[in-house]
Amino acid sequence: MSTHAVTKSKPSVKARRAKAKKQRRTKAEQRADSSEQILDSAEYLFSKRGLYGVTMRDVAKHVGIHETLVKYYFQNKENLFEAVFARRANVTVSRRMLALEEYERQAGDKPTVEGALHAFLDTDLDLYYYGGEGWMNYAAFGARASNTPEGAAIMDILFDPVVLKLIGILKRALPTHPEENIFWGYHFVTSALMNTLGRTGRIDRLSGGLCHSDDFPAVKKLIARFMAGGFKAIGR
Amino acid sequence: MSTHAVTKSKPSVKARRAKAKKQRRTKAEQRADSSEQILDSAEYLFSKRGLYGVTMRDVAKHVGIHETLVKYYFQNKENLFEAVFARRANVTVSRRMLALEEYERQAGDKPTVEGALHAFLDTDLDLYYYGGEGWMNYAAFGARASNTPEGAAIMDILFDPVVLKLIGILKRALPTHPEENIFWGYHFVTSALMNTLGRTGRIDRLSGGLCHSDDFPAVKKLIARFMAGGFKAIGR
DNA sequence: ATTATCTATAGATCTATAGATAATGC
DNA sequence: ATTATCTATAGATCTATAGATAATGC
Repeated sequence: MSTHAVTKSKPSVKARRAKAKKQRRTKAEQRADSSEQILDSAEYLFSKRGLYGVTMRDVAKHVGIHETLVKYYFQNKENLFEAVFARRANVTVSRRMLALEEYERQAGDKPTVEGALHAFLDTDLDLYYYGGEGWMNYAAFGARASNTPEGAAIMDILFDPVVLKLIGILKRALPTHPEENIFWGYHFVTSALMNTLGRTGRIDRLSGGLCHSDDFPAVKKLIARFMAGGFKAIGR
Repeated sequence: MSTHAVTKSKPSVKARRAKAKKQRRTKAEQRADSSEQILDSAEYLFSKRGLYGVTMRDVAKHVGIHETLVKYYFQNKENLFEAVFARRANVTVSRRMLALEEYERQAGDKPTVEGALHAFLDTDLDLYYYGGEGWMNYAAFGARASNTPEGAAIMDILFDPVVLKLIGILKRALPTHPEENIFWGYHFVTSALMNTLGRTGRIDRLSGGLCHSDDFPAVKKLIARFMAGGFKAIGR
């Protein structure tokens, strides 16, 4: 801006960018690519600092693109937040839905709480744990959002189908349980799942290093069994 | 500022303030009072929008004092946040500590998981539910903070003593359980408690109005029993 | 011709600081 | 004399918008 020397250095930046990114991509590809990169960075940043702790500018910087592009693609921050939430929601919902349906078929008219919970919980824990860094970020993102008013409202829309499917099976597995108890039981289950996905490190410090926040396999070994035991204990 | 008419109206504001607030208070009283009011408003606002969703100015406006006073009393936002956390922490910790000690005495050498959990959980739920609006706000404040890195780190410092006390009793009640399982069990317990304290309204909508987020008595009737059933199920 | 990306800039908001005013404290 | 409260203001940061530039698309 100040000297023409600076101005002259610009082409090289653009050349780099062209070499690194373009290589004969269609506009549709470019758009998809930029959009995904923005979502990846937003997911990561929101997982660390929540909706209000991240600015559009933060996201742009993290991606390495110009500030105004984030707005160009997502209009405003709430929109971006919802887009992050929605992007992976279908995958987890349909995976769990399939697992529950598969379990129903296999269990016939004798579904158990533990069986249903294994299908519901293990499937999800595996997805996050073995799905790569992005999925791990999404887990923390969702967990952090889950106990905020804004986040919970979005979860209603995105996750209710699979949750109601689970609850349907639980009701058949526990026909004499009061209905409220089943809902409260689910409330305890999802609390444990969400707090696990959050990986705050608190359990690591509390246990003196015996347990690790990011050891989802360890949680997977216990959570369905634990929760099934819980449901068993609240029959009236 | 612009006309002297505006300037002249000032005394009446001050007169109102003087009438409403002062009435012969010492400076120490004034300081304590302002400080408490700021903490009350910050607690409420942080519970709704988290650390990053609230500005010092928001807090000042909510209290109805001048913007700079919040900084005058608490220096910066992180400090204010920690002060909110700390203000009520001792009350809940010492109440639960007493309840656990009382339970230990009464149970002698045969403590049960459910007994310990009743002491730990019911005591706290009662405090929030019957302690008035401020305590209910604190509950939501702590819940929201609990699955963030910043919040979890503060909870380590404030709540570890009573948590470790509980875990000590659980270990004695479950001498053959692997130690990790007890820590993971506690992780599930605190998840359920925190998510309950958050009162996001999700369970209300999910259950079609059958359950209510702010119905802590309903949770109290189930949570200790549920969790005790869970511990029982993860003996190996 | 359309659209992905960038430049420049205005306005709003937030934090931080220096210093004034008006109480309480001895 | 000390301190609670307020005034005024500077600088940083964030959002929002208009419009330029440089690609891809027919």
